[in-house]
Amino acid sequence: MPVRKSGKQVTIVDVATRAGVGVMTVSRALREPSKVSKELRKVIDKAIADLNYIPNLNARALASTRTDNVAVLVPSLTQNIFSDVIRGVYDGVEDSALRVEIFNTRYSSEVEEEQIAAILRHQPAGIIVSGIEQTPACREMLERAQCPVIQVMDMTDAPIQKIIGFSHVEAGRQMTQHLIDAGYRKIAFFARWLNGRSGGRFQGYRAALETAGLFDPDLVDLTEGEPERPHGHLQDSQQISTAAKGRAMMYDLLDRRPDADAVFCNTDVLAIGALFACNSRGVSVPEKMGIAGFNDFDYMEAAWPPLSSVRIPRWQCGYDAMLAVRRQLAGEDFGPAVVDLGFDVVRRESTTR
Amino acid sequence: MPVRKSGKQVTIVDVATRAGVGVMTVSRALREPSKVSKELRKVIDKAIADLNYIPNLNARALASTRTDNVAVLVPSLTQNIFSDVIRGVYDGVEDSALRVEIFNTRYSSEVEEEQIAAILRHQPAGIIVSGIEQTPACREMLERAQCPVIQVMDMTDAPIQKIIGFSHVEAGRQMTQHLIDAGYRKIAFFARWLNGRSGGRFQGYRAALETAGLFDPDLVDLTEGEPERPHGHLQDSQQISTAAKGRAMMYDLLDRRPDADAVFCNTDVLAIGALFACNSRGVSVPEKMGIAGFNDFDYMEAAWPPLSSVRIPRWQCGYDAMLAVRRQLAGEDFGPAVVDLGFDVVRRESTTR
DNA sequence: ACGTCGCTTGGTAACGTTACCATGCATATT
DNA sequence: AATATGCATGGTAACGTTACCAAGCGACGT
Repeated sequence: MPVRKSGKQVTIVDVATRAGVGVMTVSRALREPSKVSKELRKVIDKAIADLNYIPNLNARALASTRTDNVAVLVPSLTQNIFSDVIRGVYDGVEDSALRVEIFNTRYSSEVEEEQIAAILRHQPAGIIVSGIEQTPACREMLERAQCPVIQVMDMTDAPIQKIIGFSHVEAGRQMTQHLIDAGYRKIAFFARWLNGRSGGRFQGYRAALETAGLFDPDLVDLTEGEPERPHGHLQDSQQISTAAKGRAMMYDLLDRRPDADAVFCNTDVLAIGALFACNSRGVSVPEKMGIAGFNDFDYMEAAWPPLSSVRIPRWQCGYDAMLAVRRQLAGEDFGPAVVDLGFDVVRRESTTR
Repeated sequence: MPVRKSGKQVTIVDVATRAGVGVMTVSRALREPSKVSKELRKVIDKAIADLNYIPNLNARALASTRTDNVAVLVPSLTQNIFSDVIRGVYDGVEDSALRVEIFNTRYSSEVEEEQIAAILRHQPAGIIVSGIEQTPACREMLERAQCPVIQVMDMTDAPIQKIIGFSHVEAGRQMTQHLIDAGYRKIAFFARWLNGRSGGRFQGYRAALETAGLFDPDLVDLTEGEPERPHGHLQDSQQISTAAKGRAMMYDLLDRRPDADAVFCNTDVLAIGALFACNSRGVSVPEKMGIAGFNDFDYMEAAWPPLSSVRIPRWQCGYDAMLAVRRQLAGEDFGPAVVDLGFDVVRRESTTR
């Protein structure tokens, strides 16, 4: 089993020697084949194949003072929200020479700071970062960055360079308004914990209810403010929203406040858990209990009854962010600094009575 | 908005000049602070802060002919299976200087090939790759790689260097045997499509039923052999298993084969969809229809009734793989080439009658 | 016949860091 | 007293590539 450094690497010089050409010609044949004559290209390709030459991208990056890596920072990979953003990013990078690098900050500012520092040391072609909650140090690093920086999945007037997203406050407000319009009056709120984005949804929920004179803090279940982070191990799927948690929250609500008639869950998976709790207790949805989620994953429509949710432009955020990176790298205008993609309140049976 | 190359970069030479020391001392202060005297360290740190120096990792990688990047290739990010593997990898990398790079092959061999080639050009510290289905070209590249290569989440006698996983065939067999033991006789199989791993589960299912003399090909619903890949866009969450698909498959089964009494779903999310279908048709689970899934995500236990599934060591695969990489890099023995972590058949109400 | 243009090709100096070896100096060993 | 040892420090040559400029050469216009 080879471990390291088994002799010299095959370099571009070896290829050039074997092909009987200069190194620059090989270099060009690799990157701009159109600038090399057909015959030489053939000879060079053969030499490359014979020697099993692998270009060293570290050397290339050093010599050309840039790389083809676009870094994408997301707070979680176990929540499909950001998986879809990433999918958009990958779809957006196709037919370009760029490469995508995913970084998982795990909802930790310290980790995010370290990662951004490490990314910058690699001279990335672009950076796509989730949300607007960067620490001052992160923000400073990103402002100083010599490459396109796109924020996604949130909204602000003052992006670092450009933001593509939507307003969580407004999304929370509109879904809550839908519940009010549907005739619900004692509307609870379930969340595992609040960060900038989920906190925005809560703000919107609260604002809508206060306007209607219906806000009741006792109906808000945030479990604990911030998730515990047991020694060493950071945020993981056991600590964030789970169906089991949603079920437990609904059991608790049914016990504590039998008068509650609806719940706005901060996440779809909590809503699914709440639905199962109602199923097992024989509480009819939507008659006795309205249930709404957030994200509109595919299982919301498939559930019985189908669950209302807020559809957000996850894929589009990733896709548009990557296109913006590409446009700026190409020297084209990359459009307005603030792009609000909006969202859809999807009304289904679970909130229709 | 800065675009590129705004003047010279701050280099280690600038720092050395400013601190009044040699470049090597700065280099050492950065990587092995213990080998530099306290006083100089202080002066150097100040110079670094003053100049806002950012070490160029591309240059470092070139000079030292290695990097600290461990590449992790997974076929999907929208399926939590691999998210958990990745979480294990991240937990395993803590307290080391290594960095994790995630690559999404999207179930495409061509993409995987390109990515492996690109990864090797960067001289990674290690590679963790999902499954054993690499193309011959991939396999050759990985065998030639000058770094630890760990395969995870499957099983074979002939790993590239080392494999950490479990047997999908055996898992499929045991869950099917559990259904037989529970008294079910007409056991259907739902899958969206079959790859090496899901195909293994199907093999196990078939073997168990054939042994019991119960196999009925008409009860197997594989939708279509391979998912379509519409122009340009690769595999995405809309094409793989979804709850809506599981629901549709169950509706179809109930219509076509009213005598079917159980289903083994290749994925938990299909099982959830099947459950919703039964809910909406008033088919009682587990009495009229047993339902089992695969993966044992948290919502299986939270469902009503709780759904049986196969718990697989997702996190452990990632964690152990990263530890194996670290051990080999440290020059320690990295244990047996084949590590079978096993799995658990989790029996819940949905298959208990 | 002579310059000029466009195209292909190649020599060489960066790029910013680390590996390797050398030096100087204080302390320990004989 | 002479020599060996250990530690902190620094000079310089790689590392493998690309940027920059120069040169060769046929074709074309005057």
